[in-house]
Amino acid sequence: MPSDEPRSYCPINLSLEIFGDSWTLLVLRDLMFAGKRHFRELLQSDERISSNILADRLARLVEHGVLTKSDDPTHKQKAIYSLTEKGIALLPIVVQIGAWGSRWVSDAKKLDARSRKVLRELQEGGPRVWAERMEALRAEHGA
Amino acid sequence: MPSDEPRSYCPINLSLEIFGDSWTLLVLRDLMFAGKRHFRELLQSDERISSNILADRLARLVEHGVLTKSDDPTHKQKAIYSLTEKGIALLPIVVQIGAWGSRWVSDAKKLDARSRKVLRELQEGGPRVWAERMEALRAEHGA
DNA sequence: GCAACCAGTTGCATAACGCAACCACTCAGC
DNA sequence: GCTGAGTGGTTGCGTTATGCAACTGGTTGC
Repeated sequence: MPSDEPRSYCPINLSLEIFGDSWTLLVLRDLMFAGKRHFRELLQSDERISSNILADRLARLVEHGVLTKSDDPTHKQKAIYSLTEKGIALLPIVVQIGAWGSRWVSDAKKLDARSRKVLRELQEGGPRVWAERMEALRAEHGA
Repeated sequence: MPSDEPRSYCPINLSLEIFGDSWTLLVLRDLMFAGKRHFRELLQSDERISSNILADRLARLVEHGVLTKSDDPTHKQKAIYSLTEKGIALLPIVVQIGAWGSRWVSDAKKLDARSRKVLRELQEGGPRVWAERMEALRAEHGA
């Protein structure tokens, strides 16, 4: 069942009903740019997401086909979260949100040097570099 | 005072602390693409935002410098909300979110014909058309 | 004067969030 | 085997945000 009725059929609204909250895109950021794949890794973000919220968001993303969940062959207890093509397609949005924040929010000046470097490369490289990152994700996440 | 401490200085997080909820970007969408400028107009969206939430989001956006609020010279009771340059800079994000939704969320097929047309023009036109829309907003909103 | 319109505000029930503790299970080392 | 660290979560509970409806005080057009 495709969950319940959306508030409207505006594609912007439909998108926001999937990732329109303050945590979902941070989880995706970590999957896209921090190489995280496991629950415990995702729990370690700077923003200190709590485990119940993380569990909820991961389940929701799996339900919407943005992620898949599979077993780690090396450890029966481990789960691996992978981006689908639908999830990888969100990368440009995540990048642009980062670009806007770094350009327009003054606190972004306090970002540490290492993250700043990653950011600068993504912005200066433009869409070509995004596409490279997306291609790499397809390989890593077995899309 | 610049409000309280952010969860982190990641620019993505800083952005989401401003518009990372399911209503804010819908309000901006209506300012950008539906020509709405007054409280009552913004209240009329398909998603049926309630007036207390709308008031809260508008105040928050003004506080963050994304919008300005001014008096309508023709009507002492009317307030006009205008996008700042910082707000206009969010247009590419709004457009990309719409593009993702229309491409990846199946319900988006149910969109009405008129909205579909606006969407198609924005997508086929690419960044050049976005820039035109942004330029038009600068004129209309007196940035 | 009066109805319609304006931008919100208020009160209250429900849902979501945030925190901390806890759980069952697995794996590596001894 | 036993133990201790690591795995992906779950549970309880207090606080905050949301959603709904009614309401307010002022303005405008007729």
